[in-house]
Amino acid sequence: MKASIKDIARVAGVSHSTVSRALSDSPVVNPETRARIKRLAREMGYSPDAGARGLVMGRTLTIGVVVTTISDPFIAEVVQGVESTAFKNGYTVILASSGAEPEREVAAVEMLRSKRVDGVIVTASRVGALYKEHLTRIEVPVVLLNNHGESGGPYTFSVRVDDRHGGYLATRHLVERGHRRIAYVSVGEAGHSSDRERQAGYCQALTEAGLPCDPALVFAGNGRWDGGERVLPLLCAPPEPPTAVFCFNDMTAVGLLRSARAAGLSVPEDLAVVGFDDIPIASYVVPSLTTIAQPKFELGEKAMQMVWILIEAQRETATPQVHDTILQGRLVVRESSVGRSE
Amino acid sequence: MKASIKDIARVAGVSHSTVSRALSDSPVVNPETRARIKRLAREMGYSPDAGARGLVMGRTLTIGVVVTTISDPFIAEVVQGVESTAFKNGYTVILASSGAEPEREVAAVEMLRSKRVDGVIVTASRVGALYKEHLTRIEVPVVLLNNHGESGGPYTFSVRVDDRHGGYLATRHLVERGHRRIAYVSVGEAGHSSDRERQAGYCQALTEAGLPCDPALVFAGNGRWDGGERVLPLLCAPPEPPTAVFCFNDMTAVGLLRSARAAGLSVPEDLAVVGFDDIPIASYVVPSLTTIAQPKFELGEKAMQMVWILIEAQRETATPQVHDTILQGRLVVRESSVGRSE
DNA sequence: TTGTAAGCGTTATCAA
DNA sequence: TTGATAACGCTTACAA
Repeated sequence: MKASIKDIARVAGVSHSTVSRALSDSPVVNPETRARIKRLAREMGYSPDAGARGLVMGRTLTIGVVVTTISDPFIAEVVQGVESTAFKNGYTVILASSGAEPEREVAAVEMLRSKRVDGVIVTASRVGALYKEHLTRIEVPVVLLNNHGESGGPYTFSVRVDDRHGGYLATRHLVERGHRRIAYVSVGEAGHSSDRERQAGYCQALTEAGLPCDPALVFAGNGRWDGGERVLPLLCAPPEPPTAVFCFNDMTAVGLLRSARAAGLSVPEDLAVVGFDDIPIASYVVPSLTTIAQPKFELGEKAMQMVWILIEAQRETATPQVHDTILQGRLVVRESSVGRSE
Repeated sequence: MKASIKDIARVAGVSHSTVSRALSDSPVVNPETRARIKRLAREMGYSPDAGARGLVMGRTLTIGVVVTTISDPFIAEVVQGVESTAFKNGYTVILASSGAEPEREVAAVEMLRSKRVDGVIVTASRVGALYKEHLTRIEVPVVLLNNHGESGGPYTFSVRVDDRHGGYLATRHLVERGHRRIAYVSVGEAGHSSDRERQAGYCQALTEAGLPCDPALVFAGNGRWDGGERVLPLLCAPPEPPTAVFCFNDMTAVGLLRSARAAGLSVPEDLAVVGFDDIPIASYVVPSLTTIAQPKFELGEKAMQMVWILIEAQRETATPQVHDTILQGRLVVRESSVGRSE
């Protein structure tokens, strides 16, 4: 069976507290006995019980990560960044996916609370009101990722990408390519803050170029590829249709590319397209998609570093030296805005 | 601060064991006190300590999932299936990514052992020798996913897709489309069992059609897109080049498509292409990719159900009524083997 | 129907 | 340098 600290103590002929000290390299224990105990521990296949340790230590070295679904490639990469950084710091990641259902979100948070995680990272999703209440009740540091909700308690902060600047970069790129009529395909959901910000950046670039922010050039997608697909006919309807379009995200842009192809439009000659996110698909579609790359892994990395700092601060009941972090996206120019020949 | 069972007991004027019983719906406790205690628990924001419970119960209701990287979309979907099924059964998922580095693999398993997970699911990776030893030492049920390693201990089983049949389906499809010279692009790694099996299915379909299994038609890729890209010139070299090709996986096929396009070959007219996996990209490339779809979510689901059965069996020290499970892939016909016009 | 007491595997305090 | 002993929060005989 599983060897405990007491089993080792019995075999070694010492008390279990000596074993505990030896294994945690306490300086007071005799070097020889320490060595003997360590050898014994290895031989007996000893593995410390994290649960028992957590009970007495008041920390579990575990953090919870709440996602809508891990099968979203964007989220997956972020989680990879979290997990990898957590591992380096001796932390373990518990995964909780909510499926975007309020019920499951609450259950997930409750579960994490029971597991006594030392901190929580919440990716995406619009942290519902109900959900948020539970989130604060958990009484551990919370880091919101790409979420524009106001920071809640004293140990709640956020890490996100600069949506406004990203929108600006994407649009300025199109302006620089000579486009004058540039459309925006939104996520079509009121109060979606990333959407609002990206659109604001779009407007800023237009204004800066002396172009009007024409509401007639803003179309409603849904953030998924079918939304982009459906928007094309509307885009082409006006007597003087836009020559370029900036989409809320890559999936929307990919749908748009597909329907443009079906309609016999050539991209980028007839219509230049820029997306946002840089999901893996972006570089494989034809034409490959110009986009704003989010530093996904780094987002996860930063979020984990931040909870770590918050956890340490909380332990010492100190005011954490932390502030909301904003990372910059990067323009990745591909074929959909420039063409193969150029 | 965090309310414990004792805090509730104090307020309710009963002993902490009564509270414990009430909260776990023990039939012996007085209905009125039960109700009172439950209300109190809610008011005081009580959350049971999973660690403490695990300590006395000998089970943590937690399973560990070992992946190479969660940012692989294939793995992500599998993990989604695992997590979702786990959640339904009251289980929690601890994620451990190994990055395919032996060191980290071992550390990951050791960490899961410390957390006293009730079971482990290992996806992909060729379970190294060293790694495997640690895996058996963990003394809990292990389910190997898409891994052809022999089952280890009495509580180790596997869930996988039928690689051979998948290879057969893919190749038969090409035969039925009238192709006589059909190539295979392998993963180019000796002893890769999925590769071996898919190739065996390929041969079987050829033989069945009265065609030879010509080793000259087998080319070495590397399982990634650049491998597929590099293989094209070799493919075209012979005086009578193949008219169709079955690739070990989608990434290889996508690379092949890309270089075919660059070389001015039209797919499927000049060269029909079939992949394996059905990753998200497969339906977005141009032409879209015919492939063998692996039931990813279901693989995860089955794996979780299986560990669950094994855990129950182990608790009752019974011989588990379980056997290695093989799921069937499904041929998904798209443009790369049939063409848009047909 | 309830309370007392033991114990799960640790760490930590205090004496020796 | 080491050993008793208490404590963490919980479940579960055993007694009352």
